[in-house]
Amino acid sequence: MSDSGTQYNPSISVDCVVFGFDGKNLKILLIDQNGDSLNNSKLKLPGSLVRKNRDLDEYADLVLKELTGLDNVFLRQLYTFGSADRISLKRDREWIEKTYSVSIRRIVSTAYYSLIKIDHSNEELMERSHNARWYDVSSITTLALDHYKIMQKGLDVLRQELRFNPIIGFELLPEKFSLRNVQNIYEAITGNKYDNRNFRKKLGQAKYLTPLNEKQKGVAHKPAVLYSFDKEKYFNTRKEINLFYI
Amino acid sequence: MSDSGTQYNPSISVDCVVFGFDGKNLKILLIDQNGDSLNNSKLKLPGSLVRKNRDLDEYADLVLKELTGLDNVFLRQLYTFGSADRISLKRDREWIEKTYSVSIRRIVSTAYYSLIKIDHSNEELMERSHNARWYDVSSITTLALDHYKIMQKGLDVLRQELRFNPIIGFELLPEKFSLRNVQNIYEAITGNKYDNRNFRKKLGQAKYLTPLNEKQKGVAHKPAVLYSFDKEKYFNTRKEINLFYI
DNA sequence: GCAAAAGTGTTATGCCTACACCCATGC
DNA sequence: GCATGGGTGTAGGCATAACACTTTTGC
Repeated sequence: MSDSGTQYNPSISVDCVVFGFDGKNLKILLIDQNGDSLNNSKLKLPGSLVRKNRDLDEYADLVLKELTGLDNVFLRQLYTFGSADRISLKRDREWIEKTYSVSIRRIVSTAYYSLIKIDHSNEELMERSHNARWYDVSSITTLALDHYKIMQKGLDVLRQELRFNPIIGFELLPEKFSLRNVQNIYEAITGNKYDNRNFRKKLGQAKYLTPLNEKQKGVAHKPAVLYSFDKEKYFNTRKEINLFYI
Repeated sequence: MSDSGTQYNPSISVDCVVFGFDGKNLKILLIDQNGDSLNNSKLKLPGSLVRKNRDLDEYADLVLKELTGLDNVFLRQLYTFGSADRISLKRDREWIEKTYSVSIRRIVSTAYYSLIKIDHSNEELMERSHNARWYDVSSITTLALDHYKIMQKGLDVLRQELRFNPIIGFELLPEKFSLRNVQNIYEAITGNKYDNRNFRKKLGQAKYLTPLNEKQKGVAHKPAVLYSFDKEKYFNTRKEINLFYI
């Protein structure tokens, strides 16, 4: 049959929506498409064509590892973008063919999202070798290819996940954080504002937050007590939630 | 470079987890792999290799349309299964190559889930031309390839979705249904039992359920009032839910 | 001392949970 | 008349939502 055979298979890529948090705002890690800041250069998600016989998950891991130098980061599959016309612009197609030295017919992309504790130790690596930088999610209005749509999907899923899996929030926080940081994360992800007293009351129920004998330093206001997140207690004390809505 | 070029692209398939409901139990639509019931024949999900330059979503639609004769069914992407070794058995590989007359290196499969109102009018079509039949989800313990894993993922997602999107439940119900049918769906999907009075109280808040001037007939007990689901009211009266758990 | 963010309690409301009996129908 | 599932109300406890002032620090 004429349309059979491997030669008609679409190309596959993985793209990663990498979220971070700076204590106030939700951030996303983006790459300058042309390695410069020319007028027509656009920002894109980190990603790669899949050209080896590997697990997609593993490939996404590789992309991240190469980009950030980090291992064992939180990484989950998001969605697969498989429209036939998702690479509709000639310049996008040409950019891909030039970058990967391949000729492509069509690309199906499996997107992943990752949560990273922003740590300035690896920022230099990212910026020097990948032109990758953190951007405020709220400042992004357009990206290369269909990456804006992918980012939006990442935000949606993040929001949904956070409802039942607070661990999502703590994956983004550093080892030591204040309760205000937690509230900021929830507000940044959900887009809601929460009453400060009620929010802290709710956090008070959580058995997995350990107050440290340590406070913020050098701030021009009452310093906040710092807490750490106890993963073990989290998994042991959390009870199944069976609520639903009509 | 030696591993570049389209000839190294993996094959892509779509597989559909098709759920139905018979008023009591959650059902899944499965196909007999060899069109017979030989000893070593296994059940599999309906699906197909993607061999045309089409949207994945559209392809999944096609698979369902061909299978059930139905258009416009509820269909959503579930997850993409991309392990390098997901088709590890020789007999599975041989079955695929024989069925599609292709030689494959590796298959990435994007799974979809679909919700169908079981209607006996199309059952004959399914059974005659596709060896497809409804099975109790709870009776399935093994499937061909990695399809059991895919089914489990479908169940997980169904369960999560149902929490905030009750429409999931009504997609599975026929035009007219009793409140008990609704409760049965919730119990079948979540695996919980609900107090009958409390459940009905909760349903009572829903503005999108319209009681009909019609009752069950021919049942050996007090006949239940039948209701219909008002999609328009559903989308107009439902309020955003901002709850989350710690 | 003043600016800036941390931290703290009470009350009203609504939702969830637990629980037991009568009703309408077919056979 | 009996078996079967449909249909109904109340009370206690718990989580949410609304709301304002004091505390601690750097400058």
